This record gives sequence, C-alpha cells and structure tokens, in this order.
Amino acid sequence: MNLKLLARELNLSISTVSKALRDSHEISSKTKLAVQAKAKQLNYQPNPFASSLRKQKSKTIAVVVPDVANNFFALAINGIESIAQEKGYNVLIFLTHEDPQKEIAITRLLQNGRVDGIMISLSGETSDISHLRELIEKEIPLVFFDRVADQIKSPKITTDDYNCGKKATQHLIENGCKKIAFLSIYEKLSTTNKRSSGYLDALKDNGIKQNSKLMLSFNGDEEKINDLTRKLLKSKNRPDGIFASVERLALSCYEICGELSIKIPEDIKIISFSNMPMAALLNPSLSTITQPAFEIGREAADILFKLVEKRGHNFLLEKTILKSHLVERHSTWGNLKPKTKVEKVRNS
Amino acid sequence: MNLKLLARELNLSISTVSKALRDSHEISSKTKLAVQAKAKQLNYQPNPFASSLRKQKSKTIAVVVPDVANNFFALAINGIESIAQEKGYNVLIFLTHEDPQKEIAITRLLQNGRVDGIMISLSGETSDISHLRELIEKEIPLVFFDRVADQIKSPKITTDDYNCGKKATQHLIENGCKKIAFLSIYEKLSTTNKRSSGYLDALKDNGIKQNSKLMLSFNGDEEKINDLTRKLLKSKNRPDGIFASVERLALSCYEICGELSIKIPEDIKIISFSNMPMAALLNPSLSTITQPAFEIGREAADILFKLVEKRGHNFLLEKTILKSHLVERHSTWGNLKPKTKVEKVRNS
DNA sequence: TTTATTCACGACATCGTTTTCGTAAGTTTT
DNA sequence: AAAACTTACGAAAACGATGTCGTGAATAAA
Repeated sequence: MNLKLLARELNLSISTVSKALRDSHEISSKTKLAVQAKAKQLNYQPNPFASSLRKQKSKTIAVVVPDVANNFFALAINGIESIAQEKGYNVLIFLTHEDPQKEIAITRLLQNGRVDGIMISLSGETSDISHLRELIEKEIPLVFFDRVADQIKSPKITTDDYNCGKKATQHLIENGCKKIAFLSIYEKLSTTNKRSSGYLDALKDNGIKQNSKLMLSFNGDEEKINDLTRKLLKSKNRPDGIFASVERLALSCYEICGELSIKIPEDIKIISFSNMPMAALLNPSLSTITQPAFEIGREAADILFKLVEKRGHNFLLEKTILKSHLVERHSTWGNLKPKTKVEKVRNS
Repeated sequence: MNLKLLARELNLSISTVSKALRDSHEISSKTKLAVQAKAKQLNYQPNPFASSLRKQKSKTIAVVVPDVANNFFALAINGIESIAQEKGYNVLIFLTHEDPQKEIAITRLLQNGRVDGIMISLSGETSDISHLRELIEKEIPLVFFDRVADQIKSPKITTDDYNCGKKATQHLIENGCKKIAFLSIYEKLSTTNKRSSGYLDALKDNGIKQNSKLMLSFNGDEEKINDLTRKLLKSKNRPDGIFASVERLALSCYEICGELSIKIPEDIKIISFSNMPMAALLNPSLSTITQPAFEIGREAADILFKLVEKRGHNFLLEKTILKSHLVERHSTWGNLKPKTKVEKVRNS
C-alpha cells in the first residue's frame, strides 16, 4: 500500500507515480519532480517482492561455495560482492560444506526463480552433476569458478592449475627433490585433476617415474588428516618433497614435521596452494602458489552479469583462465643454495 | 502461472491446490496426496516473491559485516548459515569494508522489507548510529554481534572482551613484561574499548602506570601499518610486550621484528586476538585469545530468529556473552620458564 | 423427515508494482 | 476550423500465492 499512499498524497494515480519514479518519458518533468520530492520526503522504498514478481527479475544472485572460512573463497566472495554492489544486485550465500547432497538441495531450491543467476564452486565430493544440468535446462544463468564441471556448458573461471602443478613440481625438482608426493583432499575435483596432471607431466619431463604411493588423497577431519600425514612421514619411503594441493594439508605437514623432528626444508621441502597472507610468517616460511582469488570472484561475477543481462549468449561460454603465481620461500630452499635471498615471486 | 497450471492439470481450483500443498485441514487427504504427487511430478516450485508479497515475510535475513576475508567473520557466517539452513531461511551478505557510508547505504536499503531481520557487526569507523535507530523504529529485528552499538536497544552477542583484555595483559605481566603496548585498529569500536579497559585495569592491578604513548591505534593499509609498527619497534622506548587487539597487527609485529632482528619472545612478547588456526605454526607460535566465532554466529542467528518469529520480545534484549579462551604459546614465553611445555589453553 | 453441522472445495480480493492501453485535453497540420 | 497528432495522465490487467468467505453436498442431530 505504499505506492498507493504516495499517489493519494499527491492526488495522482498509482501508475503516474510509478512512472514518475522510474523517470518515464510520458510524465511531465513538473510532476516527476513533485513525485520524486514527495517520495524522498516520505522515505518511500519500493517493495522488492512486488517488483520482482511483476518483472520476473530478482536483482539477486546466488553464490554457492563449499565453505567461507577459507581464504580463497572468502576473497572470491569479496570480489563477487564488489561487482554486485556496483550493479545494485544482492548476494545470497549458500554453503555446501563439501556435501553433494546439500549442493543438490540448494540448486533445486534455486530453481524457483529467487535468483537471476548462480555462481558455483563445486563441493569436493560432487560427481553426479544432473542437478547442474537442471539449472541449464531451466536456463538459469550459471557460472563456475575454480572448482568447475567441465561437462557442463557454462562459463568457467579458473586459474592455470595444470601449469601451476607443473611449475610447483618442477620447482621442487630443481631444488633437489627426487621423491615428490602430491597431496590432495578431493580427488574428483577439477582442480585436483589438473594440478595432478601438471605434477605427473613435470615428473615425466624430468625422467622421474611416477609412484602411485606418492599420490595421496586425504579425506576426513583434522585428526584423520594428521594421522594420514603422520603415516606418510613415518614411512620408510618418506618423500623428500611435498606438493600440497590445498593449504590445510601443508599445515598438517608442518605440524607433523614438528612432531617428528623432520626439518623443513633440509629433510623435506614443501610447497602448497594457498591464499593465506601469513604463509610468509610460518616457520619456515611456506612456498606457495597463490591464486588471484579476488579477481576470480570479480571476473566470475562480471561474466554472470553479462549472462543475466543477456548481452551475448554464446561467446561467453568460454573458459577464462587467470594466472596464479608461485612464491618461493624457505620451505623449498635448495640445500646447496645460499640462505640469504628472500622472497621471490614468479608468475607462472 | 504455475499454481494455475497445476490446478488446471488436476481439474481443481487454485485455492484448493494451494491449500493442499500447505497441508490445510480443509482439504481431504485424497486430494492432498493427488496434488502433492502431481506437484512433485511436475517439479512445482512455489514462487518466493509471490509468497513473500502476500505473506509479508521474506524468509531471508541479512548479514552485514565489515569483511569476509577474516577468520572471525567467516566462522561467524558459517554459524549463522548453519542455523539459517536449518530454519529454511536464506542469507543475504553485505560487506561494509569498514566504511560507515556503505553501512548506512546498506541499512537504508534494508528498510524496504527485503529481509525479515538483520545481523550486524559494525564497521570500524561507525560513530553516528542514526541509521541503526531507523531500523529499530521500523521494527526490523536487529541483532548485533561482536562489534556492537551499546546505545541501541537490541540483542547483542559478544565475547568477554574486557576480561580477555585483562587476562592477556596479566599474562604478559606474569611473563615479565613491564612496558606493554596495546595496539588496535579502530578506536571507536566497542570491542576495542572493552579490551583496552581490561588492559588498563590489569596495569593498575599490577601497579604499572599507564602510558598513553603505548596505546596506539593503527589505521591504514598494510604498508601504513607496517610503517607505524616499525616506528614503534625502533623507538628508544620500545615496549617489551605487545597486546594486539587484532591479528593483522600481530602479524605486522612479526614481520617488523624479523626485519629488525628483534627476538620473540626474548626481546618482546606478543599476544593477540586471533582466530586463525595456524597461529600455532608461526615462528614462534603466537599466543592468542581465540573467540568462539562459530558459536557467536549460531547464537546470534538463534536470537534473531526468535525475534523474527516473535516469541517474546523484551526478555531478548539482553546481552549474551560467550567466553573466549587464552592459548599460551611461545610468543609470550617467560624468560625464566623452561622451554619444554607446549600449548596450554586457559578459559578466560 | 427436517434441521443443523461438518466437509471439501471454489470464487475472489489482496499483497505492491509494472505496463499496456485508453482517453481527455492541448498542439500542430491543412 | 476540421483533421491529425502529441502530451500527460488514469484505469485496469497482470505477476503468483494466500486466505477469507461462501456454497453445495454429505453427514449428524432432532
């Protein structure tokens, strides 16, 4: 009853007021000004539901991520939100907690038109993707970022995981590692696959034979991961280099190395994908591959809005690949190198 | 046109179908089953806007926070989302980026009924709070968490900042510190005030005179903060203990101490509020006061939903205070103590 | 059997906007 | 001055779901 009230107050019809507020050409500038002044005076706020219902647009997007207590996703959300705020869109957050069932429930729910578009980074356990197909069928704009489903035809924003996997492995090899373990959390993930491909190719390039016992996927809670890490680091066949696909695993290695008095980088070198700013302050500082998380979020949001606003349709289905960079720090220091140089950033 | 279609398909009226889906008592169980079956078959999803418009409820809450790339807020959001998901509510995220103007714009926007309730943690620079008063006047359920506005009558969920400030300071004193600096980012913040009160009272209790030169508020970007930290640590009057009100400042101290070859904890001891899991892995491991961020989020959400669902009104206006805990680690090791003991958790 | 009651359903107004379509004036064209 | 347009506004029909009434029929009470 708000436009109605405004209209009554102004002795105008509802439609006139509505048009005046939307700056329609069929309203004289006099009345426009009068209406807008009154609206401001009475602090009129259009009802978003009525508007959405009528226009079939929600001015809202959904962000579906596994977790928000994770620097990468947090930064990505920052990026997404910054674009959304510019465009006057709202952002709904949904967390899957790495659970495909929740992911399915969420995507089902989002078929009701509550949002104009969806940005998603898949849960670690998702393998069946029919729930995503449903979204495509319903023509709900969908953009993947980081953890994508290659089988689905939708824009995808990722980093150069393959290259980085290769570079990281190469980096370990150059610093003297012969037995390099690749640790991941979820094996099905697009990112894990690409990173491990890079890892394998780097090994091949250097004539190192791959050893399936060194490609490990650690599932479970912190305790479990620590146990598995402990097992690995206690084994006779202990690796001399570790390439962790996610930060959490690198931290576990640090912890267990401390526990077992294994020296980093002398006994074992560690490099990890990570977005935490304090990697440099760890003991020793951790070499990382750092993804441009904020930019990924911005880019993904940008493309989603183009889809939502229907500018072009097909040429947007491409993949966008942003570059991560490798930051060399002490955890991968070559045994023969001088210990003086500090941090070094290489674009991958 | 969806309920309409369903109704046509079933040869029933719209109202009957609507009631059947909502399990109304005035519909026979036969038709209820038929309707529900058909609805499932045709994958009927009620239009949330129509429903919200009619019922004047959005089934959505807003979370307004300064930042999401911050462990504390990220964990709190996790907590909030977990409750919201249980209750079938959606969560809209708004970031103020510590900017009061954005906070005002956001709260204005939220007066339009888009959400049923708001949870907010204030921006660091907010001092005028009339925008919050407006929300109260409009009777929009509002719950504060962590960074609260004491002048506003609304439920507030915080941690025991005063006690923790006292305990942290006491801890530094017990470990031999005589000149303790208190570092904060935003001086106006409720949390900063309470923590500094605790700090001051601990000094008084121990007969240490307060020195205004040791209570510093560092504003600005990373560079600026590092400069200010450098200035502090280079001064003749360098403190021998630092109590950082936020993690970022502790990290800056670590960095500058490394730069200036100041040894932690021998030359200077550091304790900080922090929620990062890797505080234990820093060099040296950082003593922290860790807030139960996830629980704060859950508790805040819980109270907000009680307000939204109008169970009680007044008895909910109380403050809820959750306990943080102090984790002693190497960065505050007393010079005389044996170096063997490991981590120790004290509930404050 | 008649009356009162419950049952199961449908018609319709409503939520607040948007938008199409009319339609009175006023304005320009011949 | 009649015809043809513009201008500036209003009436009304959506959008989709909810909920109040009203109403026939079936059942129960008299």
